[in-house]
Amino acid sequence: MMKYKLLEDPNIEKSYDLVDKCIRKKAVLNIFAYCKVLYEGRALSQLDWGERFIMLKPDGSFLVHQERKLDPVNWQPPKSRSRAWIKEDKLILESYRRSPKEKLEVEIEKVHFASFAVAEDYQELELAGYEKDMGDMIMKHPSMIESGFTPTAREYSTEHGFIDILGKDKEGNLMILELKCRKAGVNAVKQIRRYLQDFEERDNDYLKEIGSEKKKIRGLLVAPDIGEDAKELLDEEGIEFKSVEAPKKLKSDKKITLDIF
Amino acid sequence: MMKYKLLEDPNIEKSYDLVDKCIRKKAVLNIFAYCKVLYEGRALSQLDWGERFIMLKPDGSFLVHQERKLDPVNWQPPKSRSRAWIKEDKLILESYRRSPKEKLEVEIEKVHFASFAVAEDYQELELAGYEKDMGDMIMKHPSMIESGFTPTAREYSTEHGFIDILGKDKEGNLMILELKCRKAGVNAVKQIRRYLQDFEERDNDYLKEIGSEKKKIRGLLVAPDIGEDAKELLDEEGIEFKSVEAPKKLKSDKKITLDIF
DNA sequence: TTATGGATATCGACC
DNA sequence: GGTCGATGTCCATAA
Repeated sequence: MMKYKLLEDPNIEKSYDLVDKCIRKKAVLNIFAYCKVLYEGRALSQLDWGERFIMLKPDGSFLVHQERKLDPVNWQPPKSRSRAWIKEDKLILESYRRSPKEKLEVEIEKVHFASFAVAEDYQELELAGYEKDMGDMIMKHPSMIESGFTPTAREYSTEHGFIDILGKDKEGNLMILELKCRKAGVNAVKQIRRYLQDFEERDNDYLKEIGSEKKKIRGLLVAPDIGEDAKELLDEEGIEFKSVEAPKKLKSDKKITLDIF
Repeated sequence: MMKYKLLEDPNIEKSYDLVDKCIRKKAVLNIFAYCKVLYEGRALSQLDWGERFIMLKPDGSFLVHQERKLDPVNWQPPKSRSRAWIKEDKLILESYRRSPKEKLEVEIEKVHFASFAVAEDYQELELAGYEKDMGDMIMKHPSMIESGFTPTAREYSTEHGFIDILGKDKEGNLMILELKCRKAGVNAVKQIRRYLQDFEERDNDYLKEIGSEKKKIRGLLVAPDIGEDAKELLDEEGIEFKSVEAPKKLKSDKKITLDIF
């Protein structure tokens, strides 16, 4: 089976043939073209004539990139349905999505180059260093928080959201931990403050559940760093802070030798 | 000046020359290659050998796309600094960011095809149908909320955030409006509940300011639709709901003829 | 299918 | 440079 095919300066008909083949053969289409883009769905948008990079993936993902920005200027998510046709000597690409109802239409006047490609790729990204990893690490090694700390619940539901980790210190005081995998802002502190209110005002069920005598309730923000404003509010509210980095370790043993900054 | 250049099945040195030229000339680089990707920064990731699509933009944006998904599997945002070199017969692409400190490294063993392109594009996206448009519309035509409604402030600051629109109904009762440009969830209702608490408990300054006699305070959620759970909570809390679509109209007079679904 | 919350979120506005 | 909020957020996960 053909892995790829390149077209340079193709006419509209040749371009259409390639696009059609990409859609039928589940290949990735890449086009550099002079085009105009319309979108209607959750919002409405228009991008007037100009040269852009278009990518259409076999899962239905559709991207239109301009020369700047990381994000595509227009797009459709996976599972969108693509069609193509020629209308008045222009190549039309359409991507349609059922729910929510959305449509993207690209009108192409000139294709500078286009490619058909089938990628052999059996790998998935391995990623480490986010909030879940941090929670895993703390549940596994609670003493890193402080000597005698014992987690009792994870993702504990309250009226104002989920508490990342609940636990007791060595004195038996209830501890409410809020985790942030990067620098914590003032919102993280407010979050803890709400949880504290929940427990202090009305939430005594859990205290009984864990046999707590309700000696004290400690709020603890766990993050690699904390912002200036957040620090102030934290001190005001008597909430504590513990500096912890999210663990940046991949599951596999493969060595990463990139840390020579 | 050259608009574009295409290479098919280039060797590593030819590939390097093209990449280098793209970086120097501020062109867009597109590559289809067999590669491996490492990332270290806010998190840590590794993507083992496979065929992917790489795009490098003149603003420093760096994207690595697999065959599936809308989002790139690895990336760097604009203003990242790119470099390239050959090492042990492999082409290395590196993208470095200062703050936060982040590095992306792509090791390329085989380039199937690559392109250099300079896009002529003087257009910006026109977009309509989001929250700001909705606010504009309501401030301009307050009666669409209800007969006699008078907005008195926009983006009114409270301890728990900004109230989208404050106003009075024809009886002089204070109204708190929360706008959502799409289906409102339970969080939108909770948001209003917090604002209501702010006013009922301690925020009398504004009431004096607008000369309100504090007859009643009405919370009103304005959105095109509302979720099941949100509806329940809303009824419980005595908050009201008004169905309003965000205005989908572009500023320019250009006609959009896409609405023939 | 819908609801919920995290993300290497990105991006723009404001300070 | 930060801080904050919106996004056509996307995305995985759970219900």
